[in-house]
Amino acid sequence: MKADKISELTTNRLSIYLRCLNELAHEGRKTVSSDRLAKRFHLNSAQIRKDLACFGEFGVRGVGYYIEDLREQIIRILGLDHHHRVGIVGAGRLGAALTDYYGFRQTNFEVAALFDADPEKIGSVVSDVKVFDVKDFSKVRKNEGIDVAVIAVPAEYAQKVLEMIVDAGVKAVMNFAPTPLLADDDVKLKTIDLTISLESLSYFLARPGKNGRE
Amino acid sequence: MKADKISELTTNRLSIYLRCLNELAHEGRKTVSSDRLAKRFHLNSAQIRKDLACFGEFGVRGVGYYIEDLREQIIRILGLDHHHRVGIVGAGRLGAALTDYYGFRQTNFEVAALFDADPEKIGSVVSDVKVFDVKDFSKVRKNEGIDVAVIAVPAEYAQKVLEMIVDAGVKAVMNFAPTPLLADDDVKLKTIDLTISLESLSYFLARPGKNGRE
DNA sequence: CGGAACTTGTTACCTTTTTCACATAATCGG
DNA sequence: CCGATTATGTGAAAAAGGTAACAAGTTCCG
Ligand SMILES: NC(=O)c1ccc[n+]([C@@H]2O[C@H](COP(=O)([O-])OP(=O)(O)OC[C@H]3O[C@@H](n4cnc5c(N)ncnc54)[C@H](O)[C@@H]3O)[C@@H](O)[C@H]2O)c1
Ligand SMILES: NC(=O)c1ccc[n+]([C@@H]2O[C@H](COP(=O)([O-])OP(=O)(O)OC[C@H]3O[C@@H](n4cnc5c(N)ncnc54)[C@H](O)[C@@H]3O)[C@@H](O)[C@H]2O)c1
Repeated sequence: MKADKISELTTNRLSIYLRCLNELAHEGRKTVSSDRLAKRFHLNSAQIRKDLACFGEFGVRGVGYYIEDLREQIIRILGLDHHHRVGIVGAGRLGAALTDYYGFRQTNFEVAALFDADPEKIGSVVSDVKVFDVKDFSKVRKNEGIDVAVIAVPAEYAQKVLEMIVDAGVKAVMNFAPTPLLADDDVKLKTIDLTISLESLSYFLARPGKNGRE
Repeated sequence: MKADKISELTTNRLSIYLRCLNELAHEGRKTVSSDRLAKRFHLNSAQIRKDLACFGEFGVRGVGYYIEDLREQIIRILGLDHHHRVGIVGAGRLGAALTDYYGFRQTNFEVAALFDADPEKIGSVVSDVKVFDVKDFSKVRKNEGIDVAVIAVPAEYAQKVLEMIVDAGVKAVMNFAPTPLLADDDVKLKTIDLTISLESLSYFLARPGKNGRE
């Protein structure tokens, strides 16, 4: 059916399907039906089929999906076959943890540079990655071919840092500062706001019983 | 109107409203209308009113909301007036970053203990917090009054760790391992899955133009 | 005191997302 | 080769979520 407007909920689920398929492939299975996939991983089979249908017809009626083939298709759809270079702004505790995060490499992302404003940190090396002066962001970005930025600075500086990043031409940004940021529509900005998650947990603790599955 | 089934989307937004109100209170304002709040922070005024209406009538027609009063109401609704003690399982890089995360204290959460399986880490101290043997989780939990757990171990151990945590009686868990976990309905489990966010960014980078605001 | 100016709480409407149901197509055993 | 079986892709129904519109209540000011 090849839909042209793809919801982020759909791409999030593709990411999940990919993980499930990796597990099945690892077990040596060759094919899987949407129903088996759903039962095994607690998903909905209709939703799996519908999500996939947005991008083409990958299954075979009466058989299901060829696991290896579908894995490759999803990897291609999610762009995981392209390499990306990441610049992390804020070489603090979170920046350091992220620099060494295996999930980046797994997803074909590579941390190319860290940036900080603190003179004591500039010039140091964290997990083999050099810390640059944030003032040189634009220059370093060009030299290093950085196409993804991560914001890991205190919330009050986050908006300014974002504007600098966008001015330097980066179009994809992941923000960990607990504050909503504003960017142009042609910039993909993803905020991971731990405060919201924490306060949501707190709500549940105050009102047990009224759960609501994620 | 006092709805009884509250969506997580609503509690997430309450958290955002609280931040906005904090900012306004800081500026010395006394009242605010849903319309002003919406314009200033890029929200929708009808949604603000509807979210609040789930919990009672907090506004005054013709006036708006008394900022200090509404702040206290939201703090109460989200349970942020209760203190919580957090146990972090996995004293690695992420665990260390989280131990020192200011956002916990701000939200009335306190990191009481770290847990690890690595003998070299057990007994050490990270940001004034002691690292215990994960085998002693249940005992330490009782001594320290831990009521919230954080999972920061590699994905392959996450489900086992969750089961141990739940067996020890903890009812609220935040999981950072990039894998969906299964728990009983009476346990609130919140997974922050960075891999999904990353792969969603990757999708955008592969298909610029088809953005989709968060 | 009375009408203009506001602003809430709520209902009705619209959009998005999920689930259901089934026609359609491939496989397999005999 | 055919009927039984399996499982996809999709349109229709249901559920959830978001937006708009407005009646009802409050304040302000002459
Ligand atoms: N620590 C965590 O576990 C954690 C978790 C989730 C979110 N966060 C958020 O991530 C951000 C960073 O947290 P952290 O704990 O690493 O803090 P941190 O204080 O350890 O590190 C912040 C770093 O940013 C640098 N910095 C400040 N202003 C800067 C600027 N304008 N340009 C470049 N660098 C600048 C500082 O010099 C410092 O090195 C905060 O917004 C925090 O709320 C932290
Ligand atoms: N590093 C990051 O920035 C980051 C970001 C998001 C998510 N994560 C996820 O968080 C988890 C931890 O990441 P990390 O980078 O801190 O890894 P890490 O290797 O630095 O730390 C993992 C720690 O868990 C301990 N551990 C292993 N098995 C255990 C068990 N059964 N019980 C108790 N402790 C155990 C290890 O000894 C180690 O100290 C991983 O699942 C990772 O995918 C990490």
